[in-house]
Amino acid sequence: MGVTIKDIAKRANVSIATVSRALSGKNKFNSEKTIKKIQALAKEMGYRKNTAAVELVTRSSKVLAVIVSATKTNFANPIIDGIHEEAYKHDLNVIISYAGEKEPQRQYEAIKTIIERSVKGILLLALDLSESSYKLLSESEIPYIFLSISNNRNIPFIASNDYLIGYQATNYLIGQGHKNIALAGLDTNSYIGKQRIAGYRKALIENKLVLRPEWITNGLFTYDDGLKTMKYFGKNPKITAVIACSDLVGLGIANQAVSLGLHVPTDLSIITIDGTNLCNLVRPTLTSLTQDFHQMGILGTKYLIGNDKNTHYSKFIDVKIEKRKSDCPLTRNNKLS
Amino acid sequence: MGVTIKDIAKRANVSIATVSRALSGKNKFNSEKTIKKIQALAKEMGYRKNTAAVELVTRSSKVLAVIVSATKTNFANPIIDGIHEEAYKHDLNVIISYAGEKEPQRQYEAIKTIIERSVKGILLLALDLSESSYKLLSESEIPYIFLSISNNRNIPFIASNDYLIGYQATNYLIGQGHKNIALAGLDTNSYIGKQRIAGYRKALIENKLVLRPEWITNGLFTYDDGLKTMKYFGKNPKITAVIACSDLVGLGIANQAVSLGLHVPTDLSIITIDGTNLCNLVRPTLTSLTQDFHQMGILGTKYLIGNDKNTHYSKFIDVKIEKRKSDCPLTRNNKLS
DNA sequence: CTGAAAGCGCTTACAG
DNA sequence: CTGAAAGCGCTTACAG
Repeated sequence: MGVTIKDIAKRANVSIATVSRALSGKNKFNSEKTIKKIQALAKEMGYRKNTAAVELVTRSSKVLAVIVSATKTNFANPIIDGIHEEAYKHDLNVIISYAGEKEPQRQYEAIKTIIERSVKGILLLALDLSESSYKLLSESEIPYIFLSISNNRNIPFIASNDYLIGYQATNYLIGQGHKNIALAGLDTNSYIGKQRIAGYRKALIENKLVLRPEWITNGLFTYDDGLKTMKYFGKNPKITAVIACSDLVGLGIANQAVSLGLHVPTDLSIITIDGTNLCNLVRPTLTSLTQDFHQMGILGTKYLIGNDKNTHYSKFIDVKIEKRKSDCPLTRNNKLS
Repeated sequence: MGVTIKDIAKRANVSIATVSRALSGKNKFNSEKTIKKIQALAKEMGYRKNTAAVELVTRSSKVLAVIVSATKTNFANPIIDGIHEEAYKHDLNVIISYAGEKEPQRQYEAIKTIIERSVKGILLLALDLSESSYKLLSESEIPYIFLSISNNRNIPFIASNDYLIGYQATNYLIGQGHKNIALAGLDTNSYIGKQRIAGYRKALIENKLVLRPEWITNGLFTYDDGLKTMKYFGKNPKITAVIACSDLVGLGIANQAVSLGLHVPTDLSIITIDGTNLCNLVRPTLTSLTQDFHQMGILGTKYLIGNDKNTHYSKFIDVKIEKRKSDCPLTRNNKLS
């Protein structure tokens, strides 16, 4: 086996307590000379701390757990980047587990495994937890927070306000003169979906426009949902603008629209929700209602670090509209207006 | 604190040894009745295993560590997916640490932290290790493997053969009739870069074409490198085809080419190296020399699981050309031919 | 089939 | 400033 503090203690002619102190920086009790000697010895002997032992005795660890829905979201990355960035500042490690959003069993296992370690906190990304998984989580006494998905159940989260997202995106297009506005690719049964629809409806009503259920297309925020949506709308869509509920949905719509012979934006304006880097990479670039995913990661991590376990903290993060090239004001040129 | 096996033992009127056995499935020694009783009790009392204690006593753990270069590669995801997929099958957890490729200090720390846990193995993604970091790693006695970057130093890896990549991509374009072929956006000082250049050169020479150093553009495989490359080639490029050393480079080149008024592929053919999903999403879709990143993750994980610590195993994974819409045979239409 | 006991490597009051 | 000792929660020969 490896070198232990016992080995070092023997060589240094001190007790293991002294070695432990010297090596973990609790130096107010040790003489500088001893410390130097021990540290040199540790290095020379190739000592490596046994984290398991430390965790066992201190009953805490320096790791943060992230549970991601296996459903590929292309915004998980900026969130995880934010988490890593903040975790690194505080000398914390990050464990990442995948849990299928639609696999309650795997979800449960993922949480269970995490809980069996004394992690400092748990970040749940884009995850819609089953009742039993949530119970397990909340009974663990480990602080946790949901990222990117809000709720109305007094469960801590950091997310965008999806009601506002629906509302602002719709208003933006209305402001461009559009009246026939679709809402595409969202999971209409999810909390997010319902909130966005509510905001969409509100904006329509305020502007005396009618919500047409057939202009809301159900989906799971995927590229294929975008393609399907546009195939369904067809080459002579009554709609002149669409709110895509993810960048991928927006891209699918744009690509399919072009395939159908439509021009984006003059025939069809698109605004996508999310605003990941993909929007800048494709042509035309996609106007987006941008969420600050990186910030979600940072704030979520900060919350867990400073968490006192009893404060149920939830926060909406501001979104902003980034104008790019996939939308334009409604003109005579639009197919139907 | 939480419930321990001691608490369960007391309630069940058995020894902690029995509880330990019953709970960890070493049941060949226990009576079924006792086992059932203990398991029921554990559940009822909300028992959760203390992983730190288990790791300490068994001197092993169920975690696999992944160290990723912080430099954003868009192929890290399929690799990590592959790792998770395989790890899940074997009931293993995955820790992910970021380490800057150009930050030796952070790299070193990342490895050190990982080594202080008794992880089952270490996967290094797209990482070019400094000498001291590598020393630390190799002295740890923990099995490790490099993914996506090969070497000629007897260090285990799973990667594509970059020499062949350069060779095949060049030959493919030559087969399309191109003679003025650029190689763009690669780190010419890296092992990967050198290998690709060597393959490129070889293909050119075999076809009696001259390698022009000014047609190789240096970079770090980024989108901006693609933009820059194309700005440098200008609107009347002598070259008629380019090998982009990543999908992002290829996309940058394509977008910039279009901005310059060139048509892709008739004015400029592009083949990109990597073949991530991005190639399917953009217009025109990008013909690619596709690497099987997912497979790298799976094979790397398998290797670590079955590893006997002494076998230095390295493997090249097959690549394939996926024809899409960003290239075409050289014709009179090409600006210069 | 089950229990007593040793021990994994470390930290931390406590005593000096 | 330093050491002896207890203990973190578990596993596993060993003995019965």
